[in-house]
Amino acid sequence: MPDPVPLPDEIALLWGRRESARRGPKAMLSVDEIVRAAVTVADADGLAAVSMAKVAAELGKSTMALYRHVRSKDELLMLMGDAALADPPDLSGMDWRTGLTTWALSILATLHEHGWFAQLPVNGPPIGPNNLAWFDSALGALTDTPLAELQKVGIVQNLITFVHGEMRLGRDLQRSYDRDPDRFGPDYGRALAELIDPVRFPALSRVVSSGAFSGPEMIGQDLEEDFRFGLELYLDGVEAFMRRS
Amino acid sequence: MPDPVPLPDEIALLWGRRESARRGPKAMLSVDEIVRAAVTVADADGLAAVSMAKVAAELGKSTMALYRHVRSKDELLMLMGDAALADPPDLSGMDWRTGLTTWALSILATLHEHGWFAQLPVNGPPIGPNNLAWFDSALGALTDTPLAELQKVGIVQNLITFVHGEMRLGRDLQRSYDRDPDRFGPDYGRALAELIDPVRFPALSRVVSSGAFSGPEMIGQDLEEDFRFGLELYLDGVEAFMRRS
DNA sequence: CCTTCACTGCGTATGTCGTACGCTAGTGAG
DNA sequence: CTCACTAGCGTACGACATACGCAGTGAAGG
Repeated sequence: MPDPVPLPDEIALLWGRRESARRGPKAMLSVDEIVRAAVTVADADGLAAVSMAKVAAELGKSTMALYRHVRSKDELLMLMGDAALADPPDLSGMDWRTGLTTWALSILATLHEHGWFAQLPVNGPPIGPNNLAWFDSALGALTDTPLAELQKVGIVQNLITFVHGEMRLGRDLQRSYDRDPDRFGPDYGRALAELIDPVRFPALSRVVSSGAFSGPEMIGQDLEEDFRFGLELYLDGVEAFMRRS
Repeated sequence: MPDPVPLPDEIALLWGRRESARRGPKAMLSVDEIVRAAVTVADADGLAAVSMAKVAAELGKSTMALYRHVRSKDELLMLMGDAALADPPDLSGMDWRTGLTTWALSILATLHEHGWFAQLPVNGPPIGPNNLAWFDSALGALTDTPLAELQKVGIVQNLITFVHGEMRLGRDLQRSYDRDPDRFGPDYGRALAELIDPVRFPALSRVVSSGAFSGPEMIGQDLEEDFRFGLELYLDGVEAFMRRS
């Protein structure tokens, strides 16, 4: 029998394998409960509202009690990042393209319920069980293609990159729109139009005067449509690449 | 003569058009200086180290002096976001594909010098002069193509989405690698390999056992190469779309 | 059974943060 | 000259993360 897994303890925590205590009083708190409470707070009031005090209050415990189960707030945020990802969709039976499309839209939908996800600090490669499950799911969609394993990884990783960009821009824009729709109103657009000097910004000016920017059409469903458009373009590229191979 | 631009004052600030005072002592501080100092602090010690106190200390002034020029820290962060973007590259004379590739790599290079950019909160559509200059630059690369203006916007916006994803994942990974290379070392990989159950993660397991994940090859130049690969795929898709039109 | 002591939960304290408020002193319009 | 207005700043407050140490609990070892 080999050594019993010298897991870096951060990973052990992520996978629920931190050794539990053998002595002392029964724990009234668990890491799972804490993470769930933190997610609840974040869903309700945003990531900025997640403080150790608020999370503890949500559980009816004192602030410092959390530190027995979680080494720091950063660690809690890391756990939240994995917990936000529910199970990936079942892609079996789909061709690779339908599979990846379904996958991308699913992860966006999942993260739409946890709008704070995009604001989590990235402190290392995603390594939690749910994260890996999603990664596996996307790779699985490419199983029956003639690509080399390394190429599959590259293609999926770029897809993830694209999705993260969408989260950062699209979702955050959506949130700021909900908070203050005036920023997207006609007053704003008109004020902006005066700033866009046709000499300094020729191409942009052409777009604006063509009427493409007159209203809040960069928001809401148009945003998802835009994402689908980009996704299609990317997958067209992947398809061409596969034919070339 | 029409009304003299009722600019939302946040935008006025961004464009350096906040009306200056007519009475009172000469200002010893300017918005520009403050933003420059904040960027200096962020470049040196990261975005988390940017506090009003530190920025003021950098300028040899007291904390509260900053608030005469900047309404809040959020406003300062917004200004930093625009200031981080230097001038876009000159793409004239390039075909659209070379132009967009140059553009994407340039913006990544620019933001590499300001690694904190990806962590700035997104509070609205990018609207600062430098931001618009980059947007205009990318649109300009598509001038001589047969696309409709709205399609150009969509293509550029998706490219921006992709670049933002790269910033979030790639650059932050790079940073965390620099801080703690052990997290990418062989110990880590071996520990991870034990967690990847072939039944639960079939596709991922296949990749790992094919040796694609043995080392820190997702980092550094391989990361940029990966980005280029994804960019090529996307642009292939754009090219096909243009032929179809 | 009793002792031991690792462990949980929590109260207190420290240092940092953003920023509201009001003061002082300098300035230019009247 | 006057004085409304302004820049910079000192103080204060509430929120935050978290180090530290204490008190009580209950399984392990005798």
